[in-house]
Amino acid sequence: MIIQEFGMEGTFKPEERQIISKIKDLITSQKLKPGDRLPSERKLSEEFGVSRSNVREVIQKLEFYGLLTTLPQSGTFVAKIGVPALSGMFTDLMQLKKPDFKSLVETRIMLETNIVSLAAERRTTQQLIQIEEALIAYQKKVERGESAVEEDLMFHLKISEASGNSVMNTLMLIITPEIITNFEKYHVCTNSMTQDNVMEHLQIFEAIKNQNPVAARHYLQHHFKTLYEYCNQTETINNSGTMQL
Amino acid sequence: MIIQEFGMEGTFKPEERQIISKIKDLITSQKLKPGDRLPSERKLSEEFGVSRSNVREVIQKLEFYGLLTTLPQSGTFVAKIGVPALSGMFTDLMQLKKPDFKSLVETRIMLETNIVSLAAERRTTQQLIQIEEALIAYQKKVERGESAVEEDLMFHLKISEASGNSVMNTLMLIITPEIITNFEKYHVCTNSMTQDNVMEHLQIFEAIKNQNPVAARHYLQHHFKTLYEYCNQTETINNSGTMQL
DNA sequence: TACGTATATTTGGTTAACCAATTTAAAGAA
DNA sequence: TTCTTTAAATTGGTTAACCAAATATACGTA
Repeated sequence: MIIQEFGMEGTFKPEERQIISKIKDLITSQKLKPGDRLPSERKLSEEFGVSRSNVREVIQKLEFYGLLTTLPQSGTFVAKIGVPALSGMFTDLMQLKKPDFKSLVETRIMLETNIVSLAAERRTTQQLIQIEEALIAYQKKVERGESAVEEDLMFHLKISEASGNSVMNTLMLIITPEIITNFEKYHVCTNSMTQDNVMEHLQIFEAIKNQNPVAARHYLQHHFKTLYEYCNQTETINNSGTMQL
Repeated sequence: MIIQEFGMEGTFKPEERQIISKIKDLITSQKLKPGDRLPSERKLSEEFGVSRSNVREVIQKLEFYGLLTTLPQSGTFVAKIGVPALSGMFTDLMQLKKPDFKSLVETRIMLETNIVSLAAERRTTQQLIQIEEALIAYQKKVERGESAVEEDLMFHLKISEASGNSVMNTLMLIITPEIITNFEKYHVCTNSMTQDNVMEHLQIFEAIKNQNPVAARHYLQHHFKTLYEYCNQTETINNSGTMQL
């Protein structure tokens, strides 16, 4: 039985890294300039000594990172970005590794701190209703003494939608599953059932309702304070400073 | 000649949305529970009336968002997340749209504000050297009067690496190409050649060198102030509040 | 020569057959 | 029955052939 790993599968397998590296070489050696069309998938697979499906897979992933774009029946093109930046981004991409718990939590707090502030300013009436519905569903679960990790999360995701910032919303979606997985691994989810937690959610909701971004930001940071301290404790090697909340 | 579109290709084509929707239906109808194995790619392609390669493509993308995981020669599995959260995330994913310029800039400022603060606290000596090298390369280009958008960007990416937060670094990589593309589209890049800009970079560097996170944060926000005001002007419909810097 | 048209080639996308690892089921031994 | 062994079926991954659209080339006409 092999253990399943979920979340943020933006990292690359060794053979993929090899292909990426060779594409990068084509660019750094000036054989391929920004905006140019790559050699065909067939030629690349032959030249690199890998299957065409592997090449297609890598191209698809590099498309996600905005470094390539493919036009059907026409070709795949290099982004119109200068060579130094392209080269740097290729290098950084190949170095991507599975995220550590502390980085995840830090990023979530940063994201949500800003999201909740924006949501307080911009939320529509309908979005406020959706947030309230999520809050009520959460409250009911906790009152029954049942696990409410999901409902807890949905409350936060509804706020994210109300932030009016599509990019932050996307980034939240990217890191959320990984967060949940780590929560379960480290058994962080226990406190999501407490009455304290319900009260904190209520405070955040009220701030958003009253369109008070400063209060919203404040209550959210209080909400995450315990979590952040916990994740700093569990870090085996905590040689670095803590984030400014 | 078809116009190429680069950056943040996390959105889905209509036929992909359809497949995602049907997978979501399997989950919401309880035919597929968290942790379960999906029907085989062949069965899904037959059942959905689409090609197997389309199914594989969608599975790969859902893997990136952490909702599925596939084990070779074994099967693809649903993330062990509760049904409400799964359902919500599937819905949110299908609604993803190309990001607007204002959201991109807001997110970049938020990300870099925190990144620069963390970098000031955590940067190693070697990372500081890399940042300085990027800064010098940028200065020289500007002195020669040449375009230095790339070098400008590399300076920021090196700081991102020094933040010690792998997730924020990844998110920076995801949004950077889209930012560049939009910069060129809206001709924002002109001010990256000014002496003022060089001075601002220098101030940020000094703060990181002196391990002063508060100063680093302050100088970066000043650095981005002009940009943020510009992007608020260009928004055709600016019915929403501005972000708190 | 210059330009429009027709033809041939190349492209990414699709399909179907095949592969090796895995899983499941059956069979056998205790 | 219970556990081990073995064989059949299923799985995602790979390969190769094929498709239609886009491109490049050659040709013909002005």
